[in-house]
Amino acid sequence: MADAPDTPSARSFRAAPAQLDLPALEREILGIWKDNDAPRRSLQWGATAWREGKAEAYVFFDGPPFATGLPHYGHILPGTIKDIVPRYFTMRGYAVERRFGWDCHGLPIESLVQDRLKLAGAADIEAYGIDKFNEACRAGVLTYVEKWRATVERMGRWVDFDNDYKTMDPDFMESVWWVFRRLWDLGLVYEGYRVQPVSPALATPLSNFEVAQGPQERDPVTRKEGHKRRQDPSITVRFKLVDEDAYLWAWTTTPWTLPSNLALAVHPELTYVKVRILDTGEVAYLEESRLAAYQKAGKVGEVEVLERMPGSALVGRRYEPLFPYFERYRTPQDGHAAAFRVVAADYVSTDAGTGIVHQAPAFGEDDFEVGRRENLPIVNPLSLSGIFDATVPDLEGMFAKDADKVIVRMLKEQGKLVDQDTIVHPYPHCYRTEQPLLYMALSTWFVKVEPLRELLVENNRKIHWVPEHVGTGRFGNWLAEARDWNVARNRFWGTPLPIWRCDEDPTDMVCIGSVRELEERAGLEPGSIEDLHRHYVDDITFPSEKTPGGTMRRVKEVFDCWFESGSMPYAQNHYPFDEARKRYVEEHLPADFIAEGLDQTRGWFYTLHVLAAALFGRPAFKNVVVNGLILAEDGKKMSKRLKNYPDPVDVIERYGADALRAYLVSGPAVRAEPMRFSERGVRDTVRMAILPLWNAYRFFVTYARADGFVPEAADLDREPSHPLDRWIRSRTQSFLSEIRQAYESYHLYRVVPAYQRMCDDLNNWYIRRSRRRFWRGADVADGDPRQPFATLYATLVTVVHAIAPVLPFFTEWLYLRLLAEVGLAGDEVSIHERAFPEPDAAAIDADLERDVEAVRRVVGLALAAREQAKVAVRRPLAKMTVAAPEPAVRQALARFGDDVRAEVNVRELEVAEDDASFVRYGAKANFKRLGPRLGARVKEVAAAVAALPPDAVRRLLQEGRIEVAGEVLDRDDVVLTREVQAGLVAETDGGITVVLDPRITDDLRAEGWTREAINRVQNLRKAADLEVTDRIELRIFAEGDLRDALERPDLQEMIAGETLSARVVFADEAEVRALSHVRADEIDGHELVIGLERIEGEGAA
RNA sequence: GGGCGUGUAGCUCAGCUGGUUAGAGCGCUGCCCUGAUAAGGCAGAGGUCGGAGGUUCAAGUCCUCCCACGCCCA
Repeated sequence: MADAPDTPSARSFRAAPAQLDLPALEREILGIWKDNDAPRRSLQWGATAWREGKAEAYVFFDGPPFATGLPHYGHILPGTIKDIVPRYFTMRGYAVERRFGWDCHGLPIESLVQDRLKLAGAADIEAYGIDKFNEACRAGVLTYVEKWRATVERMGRWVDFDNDYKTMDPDFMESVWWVFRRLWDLGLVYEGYRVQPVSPALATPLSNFEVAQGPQERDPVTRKEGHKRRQDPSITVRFKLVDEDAYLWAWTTTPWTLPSNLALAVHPELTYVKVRILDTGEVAYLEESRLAAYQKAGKVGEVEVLERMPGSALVGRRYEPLFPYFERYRTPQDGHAAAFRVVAADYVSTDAGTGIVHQAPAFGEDDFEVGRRENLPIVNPLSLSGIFDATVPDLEGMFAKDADKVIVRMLKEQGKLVDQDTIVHPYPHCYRTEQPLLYMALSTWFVKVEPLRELLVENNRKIHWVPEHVGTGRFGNWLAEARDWNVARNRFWGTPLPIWRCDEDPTDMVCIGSVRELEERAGLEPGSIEDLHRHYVDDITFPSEKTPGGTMRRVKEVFDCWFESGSMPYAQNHYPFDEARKRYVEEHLPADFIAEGLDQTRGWFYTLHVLAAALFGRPAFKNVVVNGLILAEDGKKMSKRLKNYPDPVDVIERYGADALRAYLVSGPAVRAEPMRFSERGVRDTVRMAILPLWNAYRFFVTYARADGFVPEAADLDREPSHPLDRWIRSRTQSFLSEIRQAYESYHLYRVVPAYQRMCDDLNNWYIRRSRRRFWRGADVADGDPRQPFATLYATLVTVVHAIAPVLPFFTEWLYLRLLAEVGLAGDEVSIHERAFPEPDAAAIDADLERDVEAVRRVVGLALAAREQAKVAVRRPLAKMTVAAPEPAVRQALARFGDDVRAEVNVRELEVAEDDASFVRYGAKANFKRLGPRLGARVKEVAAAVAALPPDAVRRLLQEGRIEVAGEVLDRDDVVLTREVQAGLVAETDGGITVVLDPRITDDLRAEGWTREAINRVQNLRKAADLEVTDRIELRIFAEGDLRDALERPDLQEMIAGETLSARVVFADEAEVRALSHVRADEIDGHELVIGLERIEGEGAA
């Protein structure tokens, strides 16, 4: 077979390449996939087979990434998880629809387009034209689509891009309308206020995301990164009490909110004092410790304390409004309670100010909450640009921050200013204009979540979270305290809220649930509305049904994109408008599986969960794998700016996508923990997860070709007789059930380690021990020479299938070579269309597996003993003794003694039950038992136990009890220790003791030299680039004892046999050196020169 | 500021309900083995278990506080 070409007869294996070039291999596979259409076939099958009744559906939802920027490891990891699981369940026979999802709306893309068009704010965009702006956003999204697709496909992910979903598609948007309409009909939608940060320069509210993007700086004192700091006024203002000639001293850093003051807050449990200021005679209320602070700062002089009281005593006291603008709220108005009174608030602190805090419910989250609790009105005289309107005539047209100075001057003139100071504090600024943000309560739309809490918590119990703690901890806690959900944004590029409101009567509203409905109401031709973005629907109006003469106009808001991503189970199927898909949605909610990053706990995971509960009362998914964040190698966030991570494309082209995939799913990130990405880690993964399988494959192919082994279908399912074959077969089946369990419990982090252990057993025991059985012409005394080939072949085939979901390229390549090219593949063109192997319980022999484990332990101990004796393994020893009280170990040795002798290179193996002559027994206290029984005495007894002489320990073992330090102990009260007796070459561990006889006889030395010589020849063969089957002529130059040894007929025959030498000639140095490959060497001080020459043609076998 | 998570060898992580001398893999160093090997084996160096208190006969493990990092929320 040595002359077999690379394209042999139909049924034999192709030669393995000398070098493994993974990126090239992957490109080759990508080309094959392109030609044979395997990915699309698989995806199509997943999308249709359930409908045709060919397979049960396994439902996967793809979480949409924002279609801005290019994919990085933070997408590649979840992308890999989202490929492995569907691939596995496809192999298990399910129809898995895998549609890619795009999140097209939202601020990231708007921001990008704004930058490009140099549009500063909402007004700019409106002036530019919402239509042009939105179309620019749409085009912007699409530019990323192709780039994403290239990377995702290069990673080997099979996901349907042609049948994807985009949140900007009209069908998708229409379903979002339907979802909202359902909520509306269920009475879950209401209009309310929410305090939002507003950029006055942009005249737009900002998302938290944008706020976080604002300018940051490090606090010089705390060294913490935070908002950029700014200097603001810090003023103390006196409010006159209605029923007493005294003042409440209140504090604020936002004078511009004082015209909107409606209450003053005190902490109910802090102590407040009423004092007379001696130099002015004023009577004032403020918190006790703050008074002291004001005095210390020189803001207040000597005082006379008139009264002390808890804050709660002040609650309800009424005061005169500071300004007249909103005086009418002194009495209840529009269903609100009366304003201008003292209220309680726990957030009031004594860190700064007076302990009495000015409240303007329209500004600031805390104020808003207090106002809501106290049923105060929302008074906001500012526009989104921060300009005062006519309700505050003195400040009309003035910008809020500019009004600070004016207000302070007015207060000073009116004698209402107690103190004026400044404060430097971190304050959020606009990420675009760097101007300070204003917080104000804005009208928006909410979905009620609070009434659903119980259902949400209940449904969450049905979800299998990986890792578990995310579900019970972070997500569970969040659900238990779920607040109503603000679903609207004052933006442009998004699904418009389908609420039309009457311009005459704001309470007259309709919610539109479909395009058809809107067309009907507006009297438009069916099909005339082509798109649902703002520039298509904002101008659509229709007369009110309720209010005569009123016109219905759409409210301005669009949906928060989270609402859209939470709607994807329905919207991706155009539910309920697409009749064909309707049943799929209804029958397949919850989905079987989703995966995303930990940051989605309160994002996508939550919105999916809420909407599924509200609409169908069900959970949205059954299993969820949560991945942690991928950090750069330095432990910091990956940052494009800092370039602290390698480009994913480079990494893929250097090590291959398979390696990257295996690396990512073996790390902490698949357990939702942060993972530091290291290129070195990817490289190591090649060595640890791919090369072992490659080596096994290469070994197999080399010898299968050399031996002319041609597999038959029956070889995949044979019951072998040889113990090693039976062992690896059993081990393979155990591995299969282990890895299947890992996949099915979604514990992906267990998959690669299980596979690596399997490869280790295969390479480092099965192949290593079976090597000779694969040599052509070797005596196979133990039966069918095909047996080892068939066994190894079946094992490789199984392992390749088992790891295919993780390593889609490499396994495909192996599949083609191991099965397809030899005609054993059946109909499937790709391994990913094949069934995942079923573990065969009948093939598992637990005793056998345990025996091999024991034998490998013995070998390990023996090799350690050799190391200790400094005797190389090539040098045979006469005898080793294994003492093991455990019968199972002795049984294992009886079964595999030959393997042990061969591995350790000893001629005789003696097995003993009694290890007393090799080890010294000692004992240690078993604290777990003795601790609870003896309490503090345990130390004393433990010391006595440790001091027991060996014979006392033996006595304890024989008699079962012993008295130590006044305590009667039984066998279980101590832990036995063994120590090798002095003077022996031995190792002991876990009840097994291995003793070597290190004495070397002349005969042993001669064989050792022979093996040394053989080793030199083999190295030379390899250096000469010979095939393992090439025959050689061997010449040896040696003198004296060495020559005598090597010339011994039995040893010379051994050399010839091991090195495939047709002739072995002992010659003088010059003759040896005449051959084409020569090496001079030295063994134990004896000179040795070997030369060899390949013999052309097939030598005698 | 709050919730959740993380912190154990140079790196990635185990360490069960508290129990003996804190382990594994990788990396490093040395030696060895090789008729597949970019492999493999044996050994060695390497640890204040983030810090400080506390509970206990006994703490990496339980409690309290603090520090650092991450995600989310404010």
